[in-house]
Amino acid sequence: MPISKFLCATSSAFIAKRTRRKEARPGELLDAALDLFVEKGFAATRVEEVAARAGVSKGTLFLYFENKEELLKAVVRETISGRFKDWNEDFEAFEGSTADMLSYCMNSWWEHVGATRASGINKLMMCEAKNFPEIAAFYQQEVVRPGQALIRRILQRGMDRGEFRPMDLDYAVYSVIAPMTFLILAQHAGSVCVLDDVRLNPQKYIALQLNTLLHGLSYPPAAPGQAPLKAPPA
Amino acid sequence: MPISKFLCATSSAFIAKRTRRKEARPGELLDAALDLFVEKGFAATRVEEVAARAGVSKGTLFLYFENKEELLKAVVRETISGRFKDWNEDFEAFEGSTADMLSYCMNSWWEHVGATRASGINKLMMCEAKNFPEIAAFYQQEVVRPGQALIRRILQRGMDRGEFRPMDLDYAVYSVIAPMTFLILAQHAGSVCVLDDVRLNPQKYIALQLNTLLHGLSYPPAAPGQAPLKAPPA
Amino acid sequence: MPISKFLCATSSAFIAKRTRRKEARPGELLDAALDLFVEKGFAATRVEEVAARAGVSKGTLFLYFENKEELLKAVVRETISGRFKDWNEDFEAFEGSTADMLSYCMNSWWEHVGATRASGINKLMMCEAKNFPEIAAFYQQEVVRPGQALIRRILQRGMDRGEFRPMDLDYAVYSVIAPMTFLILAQHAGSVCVLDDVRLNPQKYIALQLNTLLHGLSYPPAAPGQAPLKAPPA
Amino acid sequence: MPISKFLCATSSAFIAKRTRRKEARPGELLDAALDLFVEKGFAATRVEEVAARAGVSKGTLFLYFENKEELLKAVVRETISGRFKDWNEDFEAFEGSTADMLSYCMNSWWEHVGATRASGINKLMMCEAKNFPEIAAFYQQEVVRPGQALIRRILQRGMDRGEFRPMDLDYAVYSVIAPMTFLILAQHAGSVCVLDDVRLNPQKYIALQLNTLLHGLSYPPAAPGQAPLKAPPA
DNA sequence: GATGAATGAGGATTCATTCAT
DNA sequence: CATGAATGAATCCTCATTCAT
Repeated sequence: MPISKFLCATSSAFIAKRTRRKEARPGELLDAALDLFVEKGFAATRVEEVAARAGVSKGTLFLYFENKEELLKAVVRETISGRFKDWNEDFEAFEGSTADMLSYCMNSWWEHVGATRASGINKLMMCEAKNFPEIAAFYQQEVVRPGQALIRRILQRGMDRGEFRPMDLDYAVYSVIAPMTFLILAQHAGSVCVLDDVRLNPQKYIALQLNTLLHGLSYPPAAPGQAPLKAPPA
Repeated sequence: MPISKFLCATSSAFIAKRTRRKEARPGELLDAALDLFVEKGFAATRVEEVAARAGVSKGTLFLYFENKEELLKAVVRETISGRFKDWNEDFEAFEGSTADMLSYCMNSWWEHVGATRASGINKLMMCEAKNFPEIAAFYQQEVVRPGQALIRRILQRGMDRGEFRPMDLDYAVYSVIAPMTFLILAQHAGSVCVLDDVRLNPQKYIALQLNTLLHGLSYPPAAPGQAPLKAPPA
Repeated sequence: MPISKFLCATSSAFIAKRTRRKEARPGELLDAALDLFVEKGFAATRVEEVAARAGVSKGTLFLYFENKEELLKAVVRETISGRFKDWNEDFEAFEGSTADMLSYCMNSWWEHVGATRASGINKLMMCEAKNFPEIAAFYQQEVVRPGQALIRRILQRGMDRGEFRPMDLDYAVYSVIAPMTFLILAQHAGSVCVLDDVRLNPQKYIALQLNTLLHGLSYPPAAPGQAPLKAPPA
Repeated sequence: MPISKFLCATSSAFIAKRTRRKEARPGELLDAALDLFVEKGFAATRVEEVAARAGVSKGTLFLYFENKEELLKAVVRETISGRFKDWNEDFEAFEGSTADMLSYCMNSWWEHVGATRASGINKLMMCEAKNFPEIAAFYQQEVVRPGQALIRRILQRGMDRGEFRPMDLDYAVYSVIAPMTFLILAQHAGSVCVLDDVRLNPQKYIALQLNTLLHGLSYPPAAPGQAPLKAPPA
């Protein structure tokens, strides 16, 4: 499916006009569809809107996608595919503390997923999972499962190297996933997650969540015969 | 435990001012609507389905709600109203460690919100926020803001009493909110959040998240002149 | 399916207006659909036209028929069903010559089928057979097969009683069917079958076809030792 | 046999006045269109299908035919034109009995029309007559009228020569036309005309219909003072 | 109040037709 | 000439909403 290669073509690149159109169409339509599906939901998005945003007519959309649902599938498929393949390899070679590794992971995720339009897919899938179980299953296979696997490997490494306490990985993964998921929702659901009067800085958010994640909110218990680290109550 | 009475407050109890008899019907409609809106989204839910699930005819629904959007507003309004007003007071009197307080808060939330149909509202709002900004604003005012305020007070208490490290509350609240939000999504979006082959136990999830939240993943640094607590690498 | 009982209700009977509507709807729609499908063909008929001719709106049609194709099926089913059941019995008791029987059969057919709107079904089926094989199969089972069976019984009776020459019934049936089929087509396809300047009288047509069918175009051969019946060439 | 050359006349031979090269294409399109119009009806046939079957692109079709309706007109015009002009002359010279002449006529028709793709035109016209009255009128002028004229001349010859009984030609023509029309319909509407479990042999069909047509189903009446020809009832 | 038949605006989809290449 | 991408009017069908009973 040659569609993927056009996905990156942003609308900012204007070439000939007609020469380029045929080849760019599917990508432009997928871009438009992703935006609108994320913004308004699948059912509330009209195909004509998608077409209009991609700068084509209603009929053109159906030249490339059999129907609205196939368009959704294509959006998910194209936005997702092949994301984790190289990412895993990226972590094979990592040297340094596992805390750094986790930090690198979260920041890199933000850069390559969270801050891009791909982040919308996560929100979209959460909203539409019940309506499109097959797509949700595909998403689990392609994104959730490899994502969790990657995080488990990092946490396992931390335990293996004596950096992290022992933990139940089935649950611990969510300590990493939940804040990232929330960050995406904060972007896409806005005022339902964060207060309108406090702007959230993603980098700072990630740094602080990571810090809490690693060291906890509480002061560590005092070692025997030591004065506690914690400050005395005011 | 006075919290429960507000959390369980069904819509019939809330609008008790009017005739109780004819208000039984709207309650059933709101219940049905909440379930379906959460399951399928607002646009994909047909009012006829809502009516059918409530055991009445399509026409009857419009006797109580001007239109579909008003039904949504009513669902949100009735399901959340008055939740947090008194919850705050509940915590005024709390004695004991702030860690216990946080634990009590999260478990109580689970019992009275997370595990009930009310939990769907959160998911619903996240999905529909963009389409219904006024409702989202209302939700922020009624739920997000008091919820965050409550959590901030707890965290502040921890700092004040020397139990918690200093922290930026604007960001720290999300360390508590994110895992709870994720738990709700895991319930309602299923396979998009959690693996189909690993069943999540909510109580265990909360306990483990809380533990990590309080103490972090890492071993605490060794006090000077002390052997580190952490286990030696295998 | 109670539809059939309304089928006979012609639009000439106007009662209450709203009281009667609900019950009469399907019948009126089937009437309108039959007319239009016969006149314009299935594909060229718009459901809105059907609805309009039945005096209702587009949406109402879909209250009674799942979609356009189901409407067609219903038209065929309702117009056809149970036509041959009693007809067969009608012929059990017949006394008199088989020629008379055939005459009675053809004239009765004209009266009860050919001259009624039911005749359109035949034309409709011929045009749409290829597009709707299942309906065509149903039609064959319900109309063609019992119709042929009836005619075969008559012809067989003629042979059994020594009135008719021996014949191959598999082919002889068409000597009866073809002229009747043609009469229907002449009605519905007009100028493609008959000349615009010659009006065809159905009764006369049937009488003359029957006469030729029974006695042939030719003069019978002269009995030995007899002068031939045929007239000498002019 | 000079008849055949007119009946086989493909469209390329007919419009030989223009350049033969570029007219090869329209011929293929007309062939494809005829097949599809007959099979599915005019409205249900997509021009793209026609083009595809002719091995050209959709656009090419519109190079040769202004629109879909003009294509239909051309199909009818090209397939039938000039058929009967010379057929009539062919029969001028015929010597032999009129029964033989009729037999020759029907068999020749089968060979050159009924058994060819041209036969579909009849079915097509019957289905679409109401939607395209001008084309139907053209068809009447070009096919129905000369066809009937030919048959009338044959029947008239039979009467003139004392072979056939006196008859009303306005009706008698249909004794010849109806079985032929039915044969075409049996080909094109299949199960709506003939039973699926009885295969019809066209030659046999024509022979038997002709026999019945000439001599009738009944035994001829006994000449006075003669034993009747008919067999005694069993 | 309650019903459910009826409505018709709205949205998905098709397909004849155009036109730049 | 030929193509096939693009168009948008036309059509099927849905569903929120109305309203007579």
